[in-house]
Amino acid sequence: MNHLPSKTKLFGSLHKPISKKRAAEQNCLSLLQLCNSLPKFLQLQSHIFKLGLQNNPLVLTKFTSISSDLNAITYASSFIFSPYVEPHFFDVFLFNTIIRSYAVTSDLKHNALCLYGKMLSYGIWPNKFTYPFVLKACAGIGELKLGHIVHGSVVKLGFHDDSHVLNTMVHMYCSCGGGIEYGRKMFDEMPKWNSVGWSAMIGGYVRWGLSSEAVELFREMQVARVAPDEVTMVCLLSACTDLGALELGKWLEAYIKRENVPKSAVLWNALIDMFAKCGDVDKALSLFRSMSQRNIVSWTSVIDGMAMHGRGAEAVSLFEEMKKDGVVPDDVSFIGLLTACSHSGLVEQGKGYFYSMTKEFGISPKIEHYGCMVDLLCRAGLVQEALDFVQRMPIKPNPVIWRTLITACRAHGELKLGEKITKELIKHEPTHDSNYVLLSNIYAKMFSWEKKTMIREVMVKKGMRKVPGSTMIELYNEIYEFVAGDKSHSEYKIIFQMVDDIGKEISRAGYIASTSEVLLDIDEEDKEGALNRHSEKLAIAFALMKTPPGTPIRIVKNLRVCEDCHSATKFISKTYKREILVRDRNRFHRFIDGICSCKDFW
DNA sequence: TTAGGGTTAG
Repeated sequence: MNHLPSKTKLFGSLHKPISKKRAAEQNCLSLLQLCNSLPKFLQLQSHIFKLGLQNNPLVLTKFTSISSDLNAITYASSFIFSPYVEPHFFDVFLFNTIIRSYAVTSDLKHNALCLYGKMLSYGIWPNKFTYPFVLKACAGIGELKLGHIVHGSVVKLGFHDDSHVLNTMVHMYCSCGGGIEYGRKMFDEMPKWNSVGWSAMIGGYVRWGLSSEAVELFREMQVARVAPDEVTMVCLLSACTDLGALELGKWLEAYIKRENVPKSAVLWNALIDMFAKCGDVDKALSLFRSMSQRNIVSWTSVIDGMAMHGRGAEAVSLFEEMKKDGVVPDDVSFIGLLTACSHSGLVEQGKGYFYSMTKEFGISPKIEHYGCMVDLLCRAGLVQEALDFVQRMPIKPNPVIWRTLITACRAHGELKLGEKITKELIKHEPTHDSNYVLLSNIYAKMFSWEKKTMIREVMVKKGMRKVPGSTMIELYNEIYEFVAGDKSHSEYKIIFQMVDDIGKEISRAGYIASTSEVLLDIDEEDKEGALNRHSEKLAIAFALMKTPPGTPIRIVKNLRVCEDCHSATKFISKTYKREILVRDRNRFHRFIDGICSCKDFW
């Protein structure tokens, strides 16, 4: 029978002089504590050998755990699995540590799973600490099959009643394509210990654009009387951002204040982004100004907000201020900055910044940055220069870039060129519906109705459909969604009547329908009818019906706003004396008294 | 000595 050592013995051991080996180990551990890059690791490696500690599990574990340097992690694990280290020194803690390093490092998630496999092959059993890391790695990879396999192991080893494991499992399923249903099933069946599981599920909905479901689940969370925390708030703010639900966002802000939810940088950033993308960019700016610890995400969010609102000059000056503040721009912040230049027609400045990326900051432009440049040139009408730029690009242009060019060709009358590029694109990407829509729109502009019909037939034959345009509007704490020609609303007849009345009213003020945007080859009057059922017109009509005169109207469109709706909204803002704020897929349009903030440049 | 959910772009 084992006996615990007596108190005297314990005290005795405390007073024993520390052994030489132990002292060397302690020394090595404290040196490792200061180690945060590969060169330092390499220095220490020889030290480890000199002291004969290359097989010491404590030292090995520390060796892998303290650096976030990608090279160091790779190096450390290759050292551990080299012939210098005897495998019988490996233990579960060591594996957990390496798996953790890989699981939290983007691009190395697969290595985490390889290590998990290796661990099993060494006959070392995972413990309850292993699975959150492994599941995190699965979430990062996003393959549902893999998730199911790991889920099986969790059950087999009996860790399926552990709160950390189950919460991460919900997160894992919600991160895998096609896994959200499994995530919800798991969430419904497990005990709800605290806000973590709720946040994982709410966050999962937001990740897949199911923001209404996220808000709905939050209401259930309130009924279940589980207090949301900072992370829940961040997820919900993200949902508001997606839905353009400013009122709900304001409610969350008030809740955060009232309940003293700790305001971390992440939460502040989510608030800034929400206000900017829900239309109140000035509020976003004032929040940003009152922040004490701004990071690159805060700056990027506010710069991007300015860009979306067409306030390019302010975005540029914020970028300069950021640099002065000592915050080094990253590739994401350059996307915001270049978008700002593009949407405000700052061509020369945009070019300068693009070249400064490599020269000043050593950032190699990615395909998105090249995309911004093509957009910048195209919006300014410099179609030929854009084409030259694309042909000289050091990386292969992607279809997004070609589509930007095609849209520009159509907008600036280069129809033949547009047709040529689109045909080429369709050869390479024959299943992408928007290529056919672009070609069809070019034919509409050319009045080539026969060719247009042909394209439509090809689309029908291939089973393609144009992504339906939809518009959301938040009124009196409810979110309404309209799609083109929507008859699902209980008051659709009155709404349609209202749209027709508006059409007559604005026609008297000089509005002429721009019918070339209509996809279908139908006669002029019907084309006007089809345009009149566009989702944004339905939403605006609904808002005019439901809100008192003078109330500003805010709507969110899922696609780029069409030329005709843009023109009609200008007339509506003047005729009905309403400020109308439209967020489309790319930016904001603020219509006041017949003028849009985008200066017809979008 | 080891654990869970979160912010910018695309």
